[in-house]
Amino acid sequence: MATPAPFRLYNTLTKQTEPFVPLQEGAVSLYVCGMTVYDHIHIGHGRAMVAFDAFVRYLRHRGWAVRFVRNFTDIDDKIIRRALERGEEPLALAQRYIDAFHEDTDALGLARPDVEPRVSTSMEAILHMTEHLIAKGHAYEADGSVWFSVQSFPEYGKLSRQRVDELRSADEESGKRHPADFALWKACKPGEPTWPSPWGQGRPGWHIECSAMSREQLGAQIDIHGGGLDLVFPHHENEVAQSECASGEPFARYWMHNGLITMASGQKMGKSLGNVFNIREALAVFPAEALRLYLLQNHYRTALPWSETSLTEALSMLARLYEAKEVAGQLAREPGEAQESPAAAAQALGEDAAAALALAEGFEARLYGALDEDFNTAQALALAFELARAVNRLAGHKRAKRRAGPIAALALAAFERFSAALHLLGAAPGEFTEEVKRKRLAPLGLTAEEVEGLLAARAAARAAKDWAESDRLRDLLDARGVAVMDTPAGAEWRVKL
RNA sequence: GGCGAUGUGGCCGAGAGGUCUAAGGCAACGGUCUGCAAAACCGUCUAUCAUCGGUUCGAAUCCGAUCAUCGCCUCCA
Repeated sequence: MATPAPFRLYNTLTKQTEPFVPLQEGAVSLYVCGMTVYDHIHIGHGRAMVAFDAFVRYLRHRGWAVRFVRNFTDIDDKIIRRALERGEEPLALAQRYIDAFHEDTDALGLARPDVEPRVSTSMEAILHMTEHLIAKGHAYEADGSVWFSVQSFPEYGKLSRQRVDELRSADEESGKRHPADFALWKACKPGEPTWPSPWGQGRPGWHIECSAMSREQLGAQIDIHGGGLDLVFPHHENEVAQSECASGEPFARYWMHNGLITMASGQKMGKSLGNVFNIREALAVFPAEALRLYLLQNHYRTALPWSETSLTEALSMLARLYEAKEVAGQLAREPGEAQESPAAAAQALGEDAAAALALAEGFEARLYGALDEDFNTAQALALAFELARAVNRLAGHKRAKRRAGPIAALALAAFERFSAALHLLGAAPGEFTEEVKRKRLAPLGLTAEEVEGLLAARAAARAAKDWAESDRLRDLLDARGVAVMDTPAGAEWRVKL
């Protein structure tokens, strides 16, 4: 395998974009905080999932051996509460939502992580780390619970730049020595699932799981730890404290945080705010790629606004790219002048062709340049659109069919490079428009058969040059959201965006 | 109260101090195409880069202040 390509990454720990230096040559160990599984995933989760999926795929594309771990939190207050409401076993409820999660992320086209550890099956590692922290004097037991002592770790706060004494104190809980101390192990309460421990029956606290599972799967030190920006404090801060106190060495070298989805009001989308839009609902009426494009169109660290039209806009964008790619493919397949070099073709066709050639040839370097600099997918996308316009212009040339082939072939290769890097735009020609038709028709309350039936009637009217009837049928379809396009080969249709 | 982030055209949004009179997208408008359309394509427009001050030969980019918005400090991707 070729030497992996270097890249730079913004590190929350240092607040700087830094060259990535791996612990092990050619390898990247990545731990991303996953879901607490008590509900379906929404667009906000989708952003984190897609951002890291694209990131991992890109690193692999560039030659890195990535080991990607993402956990499930399947023991937690909210799971227990919801299970209680529904009269279900908490772990059974969690399992249902893990299954739903897999259905949704598979449908979204995400690659599964190498390992997806769960709290309920990582108990040994959690207990082990907790005991170790007590032994080293960083944690203490009180009434069957175990607390981490933030004052035992002078560097506490270094990730989020919080100072322990400046924090707003949360509810006082019994047994804590300092308000900022947090639970590693919670003594059992009636009706909750429990596990045996040296301190009696109980269950793990929230933060310890990620430290324990990360250590178990990837070792004491990892390259990159990822998650949503809203996890920086306290979750990731606490992970740093636990992991570094336990091992005595630095935990994650790079902390990578994705920005949140925000509503028109500017507020974030969040389960607790009740303003979520589920991935499942979105995928029922939009192709997965439209979501992926929407979620990758901004830089991963900035807030991404959500609106009613976000996905239709993404769909428009995607359609434009797919069409340009298809144009490039068609041109590339034209017989044209035999064996002409791209440069000769550009020479013959003039300025637009030369511009297209230059773009196609420089595409890869610019694409990698954008993505290697803190994974700037927004910039990468802009390149694809520039290429699209250049291809369309090229195709508009009078002699394009005869001579643009060699240039179009390079453009097509550039599009394919883009697909390989970001896992976008990879569907076969026509596949995408079919999926759009299928999914967009449903919310209109129409079936393909109905549309085809009306079009057949219209074709008859057109054959008789009955323009009034033809237009009436077209207007009818138009009013219901279907655009009709007459082509030399007959009428085609698509769902209006 | 503490910590942090952001403020670029109608909207979204990228911008490693000079090539930025600012990429790209969406929308709008004009043209090509068409029986007329639609779709598609091509083209066009709108930016004193929040405000004020400073550093610099030179700033959207660095510094300071102000204003505004948002996130975290309780569960949260």
